[in-house]
Amino acid sequence: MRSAIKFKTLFGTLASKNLRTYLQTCGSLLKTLTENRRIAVGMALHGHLIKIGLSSERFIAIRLLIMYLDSRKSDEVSEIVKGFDGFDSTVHNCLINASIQWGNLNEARRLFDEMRERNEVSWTALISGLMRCGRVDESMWYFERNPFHNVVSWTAGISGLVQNGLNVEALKLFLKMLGSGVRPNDATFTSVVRACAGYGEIGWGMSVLGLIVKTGYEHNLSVSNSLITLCLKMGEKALARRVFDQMEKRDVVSWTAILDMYVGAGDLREARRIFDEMPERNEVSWSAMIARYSQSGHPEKALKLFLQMIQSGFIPNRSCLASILSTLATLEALRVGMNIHAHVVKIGFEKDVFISSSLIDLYCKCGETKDGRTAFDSIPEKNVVSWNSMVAGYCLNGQMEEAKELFDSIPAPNNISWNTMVGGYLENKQFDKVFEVFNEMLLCGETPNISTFSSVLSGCASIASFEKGKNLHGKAIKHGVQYDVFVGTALADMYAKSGDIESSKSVFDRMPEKNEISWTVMIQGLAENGFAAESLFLFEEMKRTSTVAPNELMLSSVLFACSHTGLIDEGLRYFNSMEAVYGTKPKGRHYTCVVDMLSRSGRLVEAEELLKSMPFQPESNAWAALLSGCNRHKNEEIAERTAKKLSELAEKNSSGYVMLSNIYASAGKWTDVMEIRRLMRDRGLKKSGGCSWVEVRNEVHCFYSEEASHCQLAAIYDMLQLLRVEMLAIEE
DNA sequence: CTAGGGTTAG
Repeated sequence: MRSAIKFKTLFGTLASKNLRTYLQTCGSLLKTLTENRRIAVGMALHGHLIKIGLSSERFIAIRLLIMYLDSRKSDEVSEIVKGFDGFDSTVHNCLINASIQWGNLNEARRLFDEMRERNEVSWTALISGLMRCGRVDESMWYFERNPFHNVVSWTAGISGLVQNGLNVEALKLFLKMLGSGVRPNDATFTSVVRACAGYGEIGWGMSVLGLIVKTGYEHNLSVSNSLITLCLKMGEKALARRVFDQMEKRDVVSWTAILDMYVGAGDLREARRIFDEMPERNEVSWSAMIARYSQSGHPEKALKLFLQMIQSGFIPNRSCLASILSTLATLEALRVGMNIHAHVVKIGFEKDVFISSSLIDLYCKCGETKDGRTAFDSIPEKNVVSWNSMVAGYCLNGQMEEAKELFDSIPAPNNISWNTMVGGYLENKQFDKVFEVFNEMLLCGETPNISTFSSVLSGCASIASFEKGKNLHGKAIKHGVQYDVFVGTALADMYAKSGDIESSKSVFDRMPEKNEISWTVMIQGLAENGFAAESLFLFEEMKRTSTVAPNELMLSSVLFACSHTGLIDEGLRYFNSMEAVYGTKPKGRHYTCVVDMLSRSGRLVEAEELLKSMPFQPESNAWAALLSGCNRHKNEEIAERTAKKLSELAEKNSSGYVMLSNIYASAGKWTDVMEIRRLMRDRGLKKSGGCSWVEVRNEVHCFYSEEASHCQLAAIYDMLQLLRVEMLAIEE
């Protein structure tokens, strides 16, 4: 927006200013337009410059060349290139840079090789360009053959290594540079400090700091900025703040760095305060704040800030677009997301891996896997994140075959890829596949992490697989993650579901950090394993000692525990205070628990009253609980009404029929039982089958009550028969 | 040649 205004005033000032100033203004305007991808405006300016005969001024022509190279307008590029009187090294260098940026390495080399005179800029362009593309070895090959060993090329090598995460190599190169007698400058120190921060070794940082002070660079803006990051990486927040406070001049980078410090500590309020107070903001500062809101679970705030940013006239760059698309994915805001997508296509960013991965995520989270796949297929150079996003998208929508097929074709899966598959099978309740993929993962030599363990252990909990669970516990100990919140919770759940409440409790007690799920799992585990008093005690302890708020599931367990220990009045007290104290309206299952509790103890009238007073349809289980209470406490009158109610409900699902038939059976009313079975047959209802299983040598064998499904069923029955005969023989 | 911000799993 600003550049457009600048552009308009430019025409007016032509006459009044001298030519040199005018050209410089045009040049810097072209630069701004290129950076902000306002190519249409740039082309208009180009047309104007042709008209007034200034377009072939060298300085302008190079700016135009860079603009057209950047926007890949090849016709315009060749037009400009023709205008040059042969290729001088500057033009060559521009072309080399562009070729590298487009990933056309051969072209870059060809250009480099055909040059008559390679100056230091050409060498540095190739070295840093190759580094930017991650081709470290090739870059170093040129680095070693570079005849111009000046600060700039040394710094290009060092910073390139840092950008590729090779911090130690960067530091080694820095030492070599010092040895060769070349003096480092501010740019060198900035990169070296970043290398120290990445290396995480405090000693290096301090030595470099000493050198910086000695050479008098400690008040340089860039160096100070990188020092702030170094302090933050080493966990020295106070020191970072001191460096910031002592700076003579601060820029957006300094402010953004210190902003990120507060955000990183989880103090979004202080971060926001700093953000609001920053004397200068640019699109990066906005992006930082937006990204952090999004990552910290405040997507609405992120979106609001994004809108404010646009209104303030800032143009979102790649990072910001990637963040906001991810935010919209979280919010499942398909409409807005599609608008942004259109914008992204318009400015030619749709091939950016960060943006396209977010787009995949957006479409998949909104249930549109086909559109997600289209976004995926249109990425020319996919990275592992692109693949993972698509696989995760399929998992999310239950398309596990597609997910597995795509997963198998990932060129270099990382542990997130594996974890996505493991988690996907878990979410879709294909537990056998959870273990299958997990084993495959181990065979491939991939190291399981916290996420892996928590998923696989949840799988064990779901099928109550004690053997596998214990085995995994061992592995978790080996990896030192057994008391992590996620892993610990999954372990406690697995042990509780397998009936080993001792082990469950011992893991739980040792977890330093417990979240809502951890407490829920343990309270539930105790209640369901018959440790009602302990369950209630733990619930009270949680309220006393933690910040976790009681949830519906915990209250179900609490009521269940009360019901099973006969603490009727206690249970009623919990139940009646659910809304007022715990802020949750009782759901069907809570009513069922209370009805069951009252019925068991013979308070049948109260139970029936409660059922009648419910604001919504009770679960059929609740009627069944009452009926079974009537049976036990011999109340024919209520029993009759309840049975009637239950058979009405039974019209809709089979469980009512089954319960009713069981109750009649236990009362010996066989004609009624047969009548119900007949009704079920007539309506085509089937009892959902029971299932039990045993684990033998790490394999789970299932047995269903209705169908003969096991492949060795005949052999198993033979063996049973044999055992029975032997047992009878012993008895005799 | 340089510092701050970006995507995926749990």
